[in-house]
Amino acid sequence: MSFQSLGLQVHLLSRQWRCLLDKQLACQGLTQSSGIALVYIAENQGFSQTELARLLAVETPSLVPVLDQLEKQGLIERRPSEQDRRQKALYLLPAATDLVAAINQQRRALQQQLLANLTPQQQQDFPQLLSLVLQQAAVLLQDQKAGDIA
Amino acid sequence: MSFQSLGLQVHLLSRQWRCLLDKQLACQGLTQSSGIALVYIAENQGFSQTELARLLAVETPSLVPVLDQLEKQGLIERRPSEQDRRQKALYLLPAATDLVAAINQQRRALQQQLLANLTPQQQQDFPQLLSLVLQQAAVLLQDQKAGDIA
DNA sequence: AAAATATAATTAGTTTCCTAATTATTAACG
DNA sequence: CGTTAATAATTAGGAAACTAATTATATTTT
Repeated sequence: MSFQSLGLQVHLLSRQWRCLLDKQLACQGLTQSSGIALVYIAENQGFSQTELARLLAVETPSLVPVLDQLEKQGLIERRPSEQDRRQKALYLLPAATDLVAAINQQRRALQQQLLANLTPQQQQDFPQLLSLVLQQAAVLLQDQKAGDIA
Repeated sequence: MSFQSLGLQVHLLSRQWRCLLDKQLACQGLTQSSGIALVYIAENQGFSQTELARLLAVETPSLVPVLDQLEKQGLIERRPSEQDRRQKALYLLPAATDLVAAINQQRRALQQQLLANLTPQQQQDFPQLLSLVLQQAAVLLQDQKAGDIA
């Protein structure tokens, strides 16, 4: 290999992570996307769809069918926003609270298992490094977009 | 946020990385998938489709149309394997060598830009930590698959 | 205030990946 | 040996993401 391919490694890890969590979500009548969306709605009640989309790094149209499904399952609610009638605020319904707790527990366990091989110091460093790189990626993306316009 | 969500961070970084590289690949008549496949064929000439799929963490059917396109563009070749007539070995064609070099240069530059904010020590640590976590993920996936059968 | 511009959610249509099933070949076993 | 099981590539059909365009509401400009 000509150089250490960080890009592929990140890609692989992302996919494997999702695969690991997916099986557990499927048992509970959720897909990958709807499970992740549900958890992040729970942690950010009242978010608009655009805000949730940005958090999950997907486009708003991608979110629409996912939210449709969650709504049909009686797990969430799209409530019209009072400040801005274009927006719909997302809220968890009571039926979902136990489910969210279970998923979060599974996520926590998975994260712990994945970091099991690292020293305590490394376990602390890794998310921090990830954040730094992530920030830089956001900057580069912004630059790229600005470059397109110019 | 109830706990530091490593999974989402990895997912976001993976997506951003791809976005950044994507624009540059598109200029050269390649999609994300075909560009990445091309680079990895170049680095692993003679691999079978199954081997390449495993390397890229995609399923073999996903690879078929990607390879079809690369073959049609005259960039790669599917050569029947001599040891095993089921297999097809993947080889780069001369037309692709300059293109691969250009993509690799872009990948290298991108990686450098992304790690620009890190100290030299961190730049060394990050890929190493990533590898460790990746290994653990592979183990867990293996366990999970084994658990399904039992 | 009216017109122009921007934003939120949606719809429509495309791309890319997936799983399941098929075909051809190889390996394993009775 | 011949039958059964496993593997490599493919085909077919479905899930999930994207971009571009639409509709309704807000904001800005003149």
